Amino acid sequence: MTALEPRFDAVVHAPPRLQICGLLAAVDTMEFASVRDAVQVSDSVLSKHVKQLEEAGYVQVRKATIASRQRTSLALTKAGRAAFDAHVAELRRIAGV
Amino acid sequence: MTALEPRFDAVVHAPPRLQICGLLAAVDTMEFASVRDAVQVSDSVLSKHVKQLEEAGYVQVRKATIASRQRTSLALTKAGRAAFDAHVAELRRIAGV
DNA sequence: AGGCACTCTTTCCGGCATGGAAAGCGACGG
DNA sequence: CCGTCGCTTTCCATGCCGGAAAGAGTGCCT
Repeated sequence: MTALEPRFDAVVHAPPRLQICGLLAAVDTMEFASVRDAVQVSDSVLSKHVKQLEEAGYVQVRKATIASRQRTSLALTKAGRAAFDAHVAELRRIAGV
Repeated sequence: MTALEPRFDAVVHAPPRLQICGLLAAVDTMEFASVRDAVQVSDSVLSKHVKQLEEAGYVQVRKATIASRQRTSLALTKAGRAAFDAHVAELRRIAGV
């Protein structure tokens, strides 16, 4: 295993985004609506946070028109997973766990 | 053991305060200056964050004039430790760890 | 074609948190 | 009485945040 360097990441740390990353870290892919419901935020708020994660290169947004419905699915990128893992490692360090 | 209820706490979550709580959780008591150096913030910023933690009832501030020097020592209160632990539990839940 | 619904996006806006700089302040020591 | 130490408080500029509402792309229905 590669040694993971604990590193605080403000983009990941904000509550809504931490949740989003946590969800995505567990499932490979998740749909916009599911994330919105899980995190319990409005469409606009989720959209804005996802955008930030996307711009940071942490989340990949895929839009597809499946079964005549627009579907936006989200997934952590490699960088996103790395950032999340590193951030969690840092939280662990801070928590002294 | 009492089941610890994971609970997100915004007061604890802010980066500087999370660090402060993490430090205090490990040592019972720590001096202002030491915390300031560990967290790497200015006096004023630390003072402001400590004040917030104090007002939340999470940190106890003791001032003493020892050896002709003013010493301010900080310590987590019971409530502070509970809040910190609960918050960490929540972070763990979010992180899926 | 036109209208409507669905699914996000973007804009607008007010409010709160944050940090740096600097002034304040109480307790000593000289 | 002045200067210093050790925080505290004030002032200020900036940025993030969420809610509401308007926008926009796509497909369905009549």
